[in-house]
Amino acid sequence: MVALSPVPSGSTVDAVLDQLQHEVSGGSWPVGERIPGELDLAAQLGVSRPAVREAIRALSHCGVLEVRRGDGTYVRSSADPRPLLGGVAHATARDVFEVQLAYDVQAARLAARRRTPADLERLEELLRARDAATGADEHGAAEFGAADARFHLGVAEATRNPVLIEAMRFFIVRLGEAMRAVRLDHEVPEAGPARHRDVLDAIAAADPDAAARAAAAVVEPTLAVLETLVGRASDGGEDR
Amino acid sequence: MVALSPVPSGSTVDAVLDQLQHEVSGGSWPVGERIPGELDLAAQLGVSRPAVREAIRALSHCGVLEVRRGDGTYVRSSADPRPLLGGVAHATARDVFEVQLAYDVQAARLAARRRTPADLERLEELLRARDAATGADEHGAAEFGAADARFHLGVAEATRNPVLIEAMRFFIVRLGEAMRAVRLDHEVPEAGPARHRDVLDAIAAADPDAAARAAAAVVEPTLAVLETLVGRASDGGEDR
DNA sequence: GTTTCGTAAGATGTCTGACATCTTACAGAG
DNA sequence: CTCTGTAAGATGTCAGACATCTTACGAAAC
Repeated sequence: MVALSPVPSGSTVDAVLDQLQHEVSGGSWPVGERIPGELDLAAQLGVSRPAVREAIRALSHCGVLEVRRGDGTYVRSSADPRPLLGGVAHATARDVFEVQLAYDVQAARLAARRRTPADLERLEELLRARDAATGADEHGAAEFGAADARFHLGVAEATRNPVLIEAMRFFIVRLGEAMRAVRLDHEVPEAGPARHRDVLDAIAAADPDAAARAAAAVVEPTLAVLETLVGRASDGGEDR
Repeated sequence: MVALSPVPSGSTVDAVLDQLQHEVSGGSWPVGERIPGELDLAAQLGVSRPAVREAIRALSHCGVLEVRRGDGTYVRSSADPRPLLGGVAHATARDVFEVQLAYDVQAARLAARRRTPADLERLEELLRARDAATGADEHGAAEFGAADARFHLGVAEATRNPVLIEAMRFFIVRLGEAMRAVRLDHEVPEAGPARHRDVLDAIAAADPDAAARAAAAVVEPTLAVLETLVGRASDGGEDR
C-alpha cells in the first residue's frame, strides 16, 4: 500500500559516498591514483567541504582510500566492503554460520600443518577452559560462548595467517550476536567436548584432512538445526 | 636508530574513533543501546562536533553504528571490522589466497546441494567464457582474470548465501590486487580448464564432497607456488 | 657543480557558529 | 478516548577561518 513514492530520502553525504565509491569501483580512479582535492570535489559535486570530508573519512576507515595530510587522498583498494559489512548485519544465522564453517575447516587444516608444540599447549588450555565453562544460567551461557569462541580463535591463530585470524575474529562476534537472537526463540544444540577433542587430536597428529573433517563435525549438528529454522521461517511470516 | 620518540602523530578524529570503538567493543555501549548525542560527546572528549561527526560517520559506514536522523545514534554491532579490512590490505598474497580457498571449497560444496538447472546453465556459460578468454598480452591477462573471477563468483551465487557471496566478491577483488603485485616479479601458474570442468561436473552431479575436492584442486597448484615465494621472501629482504 | 637550507604553495586537520529538518513526546481540542 | 498541533531535542548541512603538514622550487653556501 505505497501509492506515493517515499521521496528520495538519501542524505547528501551518502550521495557523495556513493559517487566516490563508484569512481573507485568503476575504475575511473585506479588503485594508487590521487583523487581530486576536497575543495575540488566539493565544487564539482555542489556540496560543502564537510560533506566531502565525511564521505572520504568513511571510505578511508574502510580501507578504500588513504589520506595523506598535506599531500592528498589516494586510492588504496577498489574493493567495496559495504555489501560485506552491511550484509552480515541483516543476514540469517544460518548464512553466517556457513561462512564460519568454511573458516573453521580451513583453520583446522592449516593448523594441523603449522602448529608448534607451544600452540598445542595453548589449545589444550583453551579446551580445558571451554569444558569447564558449562554454565546453565544466563551469565554462564555468555561465559561459555566466550570460551568456545576463544578455542576456535586459538585454532586460527595456530595457522599464522593474519587474514584468516582477523576474518574469524570478526565473524565470530557477528555470529554470536546473530545466535543470541535465534536462541531467544529456539533451542539450539551445542557440540560437546568430544567433538572438539577430535579436532585438537587431529591437529596434534599433524593430519590436515582429519582435522578438517573433525572441524566440520563440530558445527554440523548446530547447522542442521539452523537449516530447519530457515525452512520454518519461509513458511511463516518473513520479508526483506 | 630512533633516539627521539616520534611525537604522538595521531589525529583528533582518529583518537575519537578509537574511543568510540573501544566503548562499543568493550561492552560499555551494548548492541542496541543509544549512545550520547554528538554535542555531549564533543563536550566530554573536548573536541568539536565535526570531529565527532566524522568518527561516527566512519563507524556508521562500517556497520558498527547506526544513525537515525532526528532521533540519535545506536550501536548496531560490537564487531570491529578495522583489523579485517586493514589486515587484508597489507597481507601477503598467500594469506589472502588461503582464505579464498576456504570460500571456494565451501561455495562448491553448498552449490552442489542447492544449484538449480538455471544455475548449471549459467555456470556452463561462465566456464565457456573463461576458457575463451586466454589472452597472452597485458589486456588479455586482465580480461582472463575477470572471467575467472566471474566463474568463481557464479558458483558462490548458486549457494543462495548472501554473506558468502559478498565475502567472496570482496576477497576476489582484493586477491586480484595482491596477485597483480606478485605477478610483476614472479611467474604464477593458473589452473587450466580441466580442473574447473571437474568442479562444474561435481556440482551438476549434486555431489558436495566431490565438488569440495575439485574446488580445492583448482587453487592448490597456485597456492603451492605462493608458498615457495613466502619462503623465499623471509630469506630475502622483507619488512613492515 | 653539488649540496643544503629556507621559503611559498597547496592540501588536509580542526574549530566556531549558525540554520534546516526530522523524530519523538506531550498537551490540548474534538 | 482519539486525533492533531506544537515544542524540544537530535542529526544534517553549510559557511568561513585558521593551523599544520607535505612537497617543490629557488637561492645561498660549500
